[in-house]
Amino acid sequence: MKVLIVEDDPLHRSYLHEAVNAALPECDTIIEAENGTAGEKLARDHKSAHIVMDLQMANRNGIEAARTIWKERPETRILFWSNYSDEAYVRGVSRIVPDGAAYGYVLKSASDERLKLALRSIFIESQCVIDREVRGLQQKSLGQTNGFTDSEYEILVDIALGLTDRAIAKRRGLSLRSVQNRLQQLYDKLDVYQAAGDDHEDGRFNLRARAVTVALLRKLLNYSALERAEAELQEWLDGK
Amino acid sequence: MKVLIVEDDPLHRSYLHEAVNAALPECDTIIEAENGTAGEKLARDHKSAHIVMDLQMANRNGIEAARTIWKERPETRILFWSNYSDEAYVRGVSRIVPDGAAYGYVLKSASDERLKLALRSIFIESQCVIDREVRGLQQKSLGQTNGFTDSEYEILVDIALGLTDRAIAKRRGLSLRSVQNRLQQLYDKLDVYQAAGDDHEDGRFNLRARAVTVALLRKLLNYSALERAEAELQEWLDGK
DNA sequence: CAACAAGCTGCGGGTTTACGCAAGACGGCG
DNA sequence: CGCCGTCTTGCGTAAACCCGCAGCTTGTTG
Repeated sequence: MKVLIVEDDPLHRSYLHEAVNAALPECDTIIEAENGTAGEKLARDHKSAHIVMDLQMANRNGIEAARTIWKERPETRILFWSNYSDEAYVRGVSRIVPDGAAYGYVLKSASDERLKLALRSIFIESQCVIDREVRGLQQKSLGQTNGFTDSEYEILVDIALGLTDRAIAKRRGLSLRSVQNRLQQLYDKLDVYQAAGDDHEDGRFNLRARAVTVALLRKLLNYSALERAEAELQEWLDGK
Repeated sequence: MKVLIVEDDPLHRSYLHEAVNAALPECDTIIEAENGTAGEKLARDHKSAHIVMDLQMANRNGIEAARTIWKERPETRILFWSNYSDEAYVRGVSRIVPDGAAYGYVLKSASDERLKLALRSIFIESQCVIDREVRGLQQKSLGQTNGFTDSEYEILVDIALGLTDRAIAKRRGLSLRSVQNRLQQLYDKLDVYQAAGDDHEDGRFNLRARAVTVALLRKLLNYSALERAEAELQEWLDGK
């Protein structure tokens, strides 16, 4: 059995190395990559079916890498080992995991024990292991209670990218007014109206810009999500 | 000699512990904190004059912590040890370092040697040690070439927070038109006009929102900077 | 099938943005 | 002192944005 580790931080990488050795005696080879690009290449070359990787990496982040790896080989088992449980990451991962694939999401703050257990569950038992905290977010994000619809999330991304209403309408195949409807819905859910009725005109916000910041502060968006969205946008722009 | 380590990642913390031990035989006590708040408290209680800390921490980030520590005791020597050299961080640090204070900024990607050298230089020789890469940014940011003026940066933050032109004018004591002037200047420097003249009205951007994203993508802003700015904003709002 | 909720769309209008134009204000500098 | 560049401000306009109102299309449910 072969395990591929994709992680940028050398200390974390060697920690993972040890953890894999300790948890999986049946593992005879460990290979390592220090960024997403290298990870993809190694995964392809070694046809590796067992990967543990970080989400936040400078060169090419874990979500991107996982997406292409899974595209080529959906049965690959991937354990994401991340510092954060931002809704943006959770949503990003959920979006790309193939049907029935075994994967895991464990926070770096978890104990050694937990990590090792997750390694065995996923790689040996083909069972999904999602950190409790992450699962909470997932539920919230899928169920509609206090969570965001896909269409709301979509429009959030669009304004975050800086598109005009018209551009969004064109991109998503909607009318101008519908786009604006969704925006209102979004503003509502993000509760961006704060401090509006204060006096008369004192501290009014620019809703559009405010929404983006609030989303960032709430970790609904993060750098990596923006980066991905920007890439998709450029693609769309090129394809006219 | 006593050294305080403030760092949230346990692996990095113990690595630092070892590095300090190896580099500074004259150090007899090492204390550790795992977030900014605890770091501030320990610094105060122990009157520690030698600190090495991370910038990105969940609870209270390094810049906040450093600011209050330096406020109480400007002669404290602080070595920032960070994963990133985002312009937002560099600018944030530059903004708070007291006149003539000895401090350092070393990236986590630096070699053991470099870290140890920096520890000695700062704590023993009271000499500033700034990572080459970081220094580059500093220069660019201070010199005006391709860099951003303080007033440009200021307005960038204001629109990122989602303030209206009017609100910004009130906050900064300017006329509406001046605010808009600065915005134009900002849009110019960020080069937000891309894809405007394309066909006729195809892919136009909402400049205000686009500017924020471009700034984020270029690391001119980051989560921590937004967080700080938001706190300042709330303060201002409360003080009517 | 009727009834109802949810989403899309057009119309209309009040506000905010983006920005050209031009008249001061201030600070160097020869 | 007069010239010049930078910064500020007011006026005015076209576009974009926010949003209430109301007519339509769907899918759901009793």
